Amino acid sequence: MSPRTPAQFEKLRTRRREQILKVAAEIFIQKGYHAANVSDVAQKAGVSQGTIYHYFPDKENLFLAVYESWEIRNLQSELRDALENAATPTEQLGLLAQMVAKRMEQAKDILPAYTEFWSHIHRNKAIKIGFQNMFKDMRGILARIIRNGIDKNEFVNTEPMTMAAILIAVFDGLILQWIADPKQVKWENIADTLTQVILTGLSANK
Amino acid sequence: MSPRTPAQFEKLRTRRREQILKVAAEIFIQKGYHAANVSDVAQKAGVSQGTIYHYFPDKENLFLAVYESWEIRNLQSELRDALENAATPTEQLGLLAQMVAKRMEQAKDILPAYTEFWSHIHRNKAIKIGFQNMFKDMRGILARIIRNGIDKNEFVNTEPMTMAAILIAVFDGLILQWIADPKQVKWENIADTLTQVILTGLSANK
Amino acid sequence: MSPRTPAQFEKLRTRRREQILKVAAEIFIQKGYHAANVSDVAQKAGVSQGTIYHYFPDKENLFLAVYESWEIRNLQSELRDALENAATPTEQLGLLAQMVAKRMEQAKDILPAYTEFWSHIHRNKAIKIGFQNMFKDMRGILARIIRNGIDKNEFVNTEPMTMAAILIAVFDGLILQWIADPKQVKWENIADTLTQVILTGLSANK
Amino acid sequence: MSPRTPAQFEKLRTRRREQILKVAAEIFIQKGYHAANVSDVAQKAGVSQGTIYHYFPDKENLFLAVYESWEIRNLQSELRDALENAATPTEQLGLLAQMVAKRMEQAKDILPAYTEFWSHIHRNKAIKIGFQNMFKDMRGILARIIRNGIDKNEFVNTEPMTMAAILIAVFDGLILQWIADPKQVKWENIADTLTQVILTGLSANK
DNA sequence: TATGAATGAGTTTTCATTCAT
DNA sequence: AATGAATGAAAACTCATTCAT
Repeated sequence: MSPRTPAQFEKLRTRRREQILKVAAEIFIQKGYHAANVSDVAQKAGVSQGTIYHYFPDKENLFLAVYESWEIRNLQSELRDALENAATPTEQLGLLAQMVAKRMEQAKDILPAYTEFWSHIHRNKAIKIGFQNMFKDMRGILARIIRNGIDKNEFVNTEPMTMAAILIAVFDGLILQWIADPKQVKWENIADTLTQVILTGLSANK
Repeated sequence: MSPRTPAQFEKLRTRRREQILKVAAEIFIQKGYHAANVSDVAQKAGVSQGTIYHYFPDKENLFLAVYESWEIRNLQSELRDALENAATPTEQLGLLAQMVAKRMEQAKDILPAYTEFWSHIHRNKAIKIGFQNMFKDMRGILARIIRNGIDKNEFVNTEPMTMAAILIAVFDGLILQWIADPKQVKWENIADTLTQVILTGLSANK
Repeated sequence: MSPRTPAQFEKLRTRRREQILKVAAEIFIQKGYHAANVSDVAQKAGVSQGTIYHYFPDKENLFLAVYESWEIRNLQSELRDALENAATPTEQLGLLAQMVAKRMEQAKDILPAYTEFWSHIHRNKAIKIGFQNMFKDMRGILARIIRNGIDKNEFVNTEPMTMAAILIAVFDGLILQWIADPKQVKWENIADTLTQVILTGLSANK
Repeated sequence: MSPRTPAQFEKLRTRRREQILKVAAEIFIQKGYHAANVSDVAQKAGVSQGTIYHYFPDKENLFLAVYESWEIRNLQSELRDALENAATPTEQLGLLAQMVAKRMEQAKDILPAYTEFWSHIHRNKAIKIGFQNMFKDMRGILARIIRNGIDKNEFVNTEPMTMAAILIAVFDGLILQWIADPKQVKWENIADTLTQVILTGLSANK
């Protein structure tokens, strides 16, 4: 009865939504939530402002959608892979450090988004929960490796959760230093140094 | 008409300025730069909006002044103290970890400010430079300890700067996790675990 | 391709039109002209927005069509009936009061529409004329009864038109009080009191 | 300390507020709530839009303020006066009819406001309550006169509240007819006819 | 110097209407 | 005829900043 089938409409909607979302991500990350205008997004996406509101109820939800699409691209899947592609906990941690560092090197364009989203932790419940879950998941994954290593006598006896938190912190903290001054953070050195120190310690007297 | 001496005036101005700054800090950190209104600050500081503009040229400079006053309270001085109050590089690092962790415990009220300032790194040159210098200073201080430790054969041979960056990163990253979910970060465990691992390594086979 | 005859098409159109009109009436009365959205009407009527515009040139004409369908259901026909079903002017007025009061009791769901349409008297010519004609007709009908009563010496000599206007006013005014506070207007008492007072007067000294 | 004293500011505020309110009343009544724009009000009042929002939190509250200032000018005080300036209930009612009719004649410019405010009864709680209270008060005042008349044997025994409601309704209903077609309502005839009929009844057979 | 009224540019949001399919 | 995506003009509201007093 309709000349465009519902499926056609659906496809149209999906395409447009993604088009808007992509542009919105760029602008939000470049300018920050408040300085970014819906009209900027509309213009750069080549649609009218009304169209934006056809796809997203308001600016905040557009931002949230950007956050969600960004969140998906995060590291958890990679962490899980590392678990499976290495035999011993020691190797697992080493591989992990390498992977994450390499990932950072590649993903330079999305790193600036971190500070933007971080700054919404206080103000946006969904984002807060997103970060809480992400951290929780990642700590869980790492803590399991560490506990496993302790059980197998590969690692000394530390609090696995605290240790996991520290490992995650290293990368987030480095992202911050990289954002402040990209030249000063050499991801290619990080993995090695980190592996060396974490696994064998700084101490030379063994 | 007024019996006030110029010096008294000056003192009055200073006091008022600090009064405004204190309130501005609270509001900026609580609401974020954009959501914070000059009128809010004025009201909470008990002055008129116009008065704010007698003390600060505009909102951005008010924010910058808040940033600067916040920056001062940061860790560098403490780091320097640690250098002097410990004999060996090993002890220095251990003391450092303890001090910083204890400091975090106390400074819970200013931690939320981190994300706000971080998010301005991209957008504000002064803040970017502030962070760059702070990171540079801290890396320098830590790198010197590490290099010293290597020279004294207390530490294995690592890239001091990279190692320094990692150490700093740990704390910034933990601040982030703490902000996302304070209950999940136990500062009191951090120092021990960190000292243990950094100094002796995770590896049990020594 | 379609086996539908023109007549069937016509019936379909009529049905759809009425369907839209019914829903539009509900929404316009519930929300008022401006707060009611064409998209609301479309959604609730189960058609697309575009379809509304196949049946009505624009929102104003849709509203007008609602007004017209509402106007038709009004009292004039009943008034005419009352004229025929009572013998004397006195009885006619009495019957009238009873009928109208009973009608109000039943028509509670359309009473809220009154204020909405009233408020368009200033702004919409068609509605203004509609009300003018309705009032004129009703005053005419009542004035004829009254004049008849005066001629037959059943009534004292009053200005029939003014008296007619007053009688009509009573009901409109009561509708308003009912809308403001339904519990405070007891339609079942109205007819009696009205008949008693209008016909015999409040004065006890006769 | 301030060159303008608080009292001066207060006077300024009051004056401006009234200036805005007056213009807003005109525009709201002329165009209706929705069709009236805040920018129209600002322009006609010779201030900026921002100034409007300096004095009223939003459009709705501006409208409400208009309603309240309009409500004050209503009839209750006059009704009370009538109570005191007439000796017997019969005279009281007669005087009342005269006063109200005369008032209508004078207040032609505010009558169009009625339909606008009426139409907000459903949508605005404050206005609903305003009307409820106004009707309640007026019914109370009239019912007391009527009850008094019954007690003194001046009036026949009717339900005072119902009778009061009817009397009030007459005027509201006539306002409506007047709004629809001013030429058709002759306020100068109303009082006489009303007094005659209400007090002595239409019936000629006494 | 302090005040707070006033500004007006800038932003988000809404929605009747159009139109390609 | 029917669909619903797209439009864009219009509207409410905000707020940093100015300035007369």
